[in-house]
Amino acid sequence: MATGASSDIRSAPLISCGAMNVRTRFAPSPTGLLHVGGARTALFCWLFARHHGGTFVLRIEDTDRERSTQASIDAILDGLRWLGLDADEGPWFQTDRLAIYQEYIERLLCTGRAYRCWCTREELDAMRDAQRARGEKPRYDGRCRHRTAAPPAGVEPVIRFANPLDGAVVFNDLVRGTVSFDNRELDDLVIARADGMPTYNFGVVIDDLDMDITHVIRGDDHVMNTPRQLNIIAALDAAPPHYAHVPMILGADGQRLSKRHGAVGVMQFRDDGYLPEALLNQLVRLGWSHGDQEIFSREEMVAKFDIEDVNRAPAAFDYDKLGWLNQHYIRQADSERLGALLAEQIERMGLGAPSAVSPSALADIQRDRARTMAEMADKSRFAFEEYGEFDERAAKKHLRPVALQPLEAIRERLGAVAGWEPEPLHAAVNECAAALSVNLGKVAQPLRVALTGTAASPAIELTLQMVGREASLSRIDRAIAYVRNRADQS
RNA sequence: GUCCCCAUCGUCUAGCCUGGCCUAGGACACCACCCUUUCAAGGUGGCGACACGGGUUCGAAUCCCGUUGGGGACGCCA
Repeated sequence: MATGASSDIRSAPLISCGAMNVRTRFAPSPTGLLHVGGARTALFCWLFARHHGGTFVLRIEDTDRERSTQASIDAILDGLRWLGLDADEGPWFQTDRLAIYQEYIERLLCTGRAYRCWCTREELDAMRDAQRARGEKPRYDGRCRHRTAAPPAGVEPVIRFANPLDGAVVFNDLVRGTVSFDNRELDDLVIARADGMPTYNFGVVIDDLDMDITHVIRGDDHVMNTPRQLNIIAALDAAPPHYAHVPMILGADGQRLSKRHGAVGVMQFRDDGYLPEALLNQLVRLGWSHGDQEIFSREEMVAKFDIEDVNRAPAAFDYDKLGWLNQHYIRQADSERLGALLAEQIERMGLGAPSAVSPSALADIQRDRARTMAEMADKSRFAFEEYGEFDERAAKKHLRPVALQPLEAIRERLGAVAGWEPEPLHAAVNECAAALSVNLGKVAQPLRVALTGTAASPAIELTLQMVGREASLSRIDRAIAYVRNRADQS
């Protein structure tokens, strides 16, 4: 009604994406797991491309041979696959494109927009220390720009970009608005290492240009790289893509996300029993919103996402909300799927023994009671194995002498029940309570403690079903013995 | 240290651009009650924020300045 009536007609968009073939890219460096920050960046890129009917490209920035690993590449690919963030192109690997970078480096060298630098590590360190000591921002002073002396023998030079000395770089960031940097704040960055490998700032520029990327959507930590990249693009006489810098994701404590915050890798969430759609929903709401809507299906995200609705402030990752979302999706997940997921968790917990009901039946019984699949498995332990000691408080409250009669009565009825199914089991418990003229709780609670060792479990007839006939009867016997024993001692 | 950015309930956010509809709305969490054979789920209600200080204006969460707080960037990492 009120919301439906509001006009959806926007004023002219910043960029006319309608006519343009939108191309976004996610360009992680394979030096670790796909963490939530990277996953959200990937999600935004994917969403933007899908929303505009464009193309989502995946590019692996593996030019740092020291730190790049195949294991990381696999981890990133696994994470993206799990989240369903499928790429339309790629993955491309920068190390497969070395010749391309080389070509552009030669070009910049020829046009005098790049130069060789023989400064040693020690020399650079000394320079930066001196600058810091003077209260200046450490930056390369361009001493090799016009070096006339012969280069030292045996030293392989790096290539530096000759950044403009004055003026400013101004660009319109799709989430931050107009951003301006004074060229004096920048310096002559290294674009090719001594071994010829391009550095990040050069590789991205060439690839984004070469791959016709129209919208560069990346983390906030790259804003300062943008003017440098824009200068290189200008030196190449090329047209720059649009930029959108999205805020970072902070840990629950408001601090930068790090290993201390637990689940660093996206796959850890799967192992912990989260559903990918829950993580996706959580991620999309960090820094982005659409009115008061909290739940977004993949299709809704695609339909409603736009980069101009993204925030500028960093957001903290909240596990409580993730848990709520996860439970929401668990509650509406397909039984078969949930059963398979539950079976994985059961396996993981070493609860291999077969149970009286199938994993999917178990999931249907427990779906309202768990925020994660791991929790669901844990809460279902009693269906797989005999519990140890009775929960102290539960036993004290429900396995008192007065429970003896109800337990014996229900033991007898259950022993005679035909068909160990919810209906007859429910009837048996009800009839038992009626015969004894007591509240249902007087029978159900002692029975529950007898079956599970605790005072909390699914509806009593379902609990009986989960435990199975044989185990149920023996556990009731155990509880009866416990109550008798306790009565004798007092 | 230098440069840049950010600032609404504990958390995610709506509102801010185009001041008045805001005694600031929603969600998570928390508390209470209802429902109930337990635990959940569900329902109802409650607690709870415009960081601070100055302006501008008839009127500011919304515009401007400053302060404070937080974050980011300063590599032959990405």
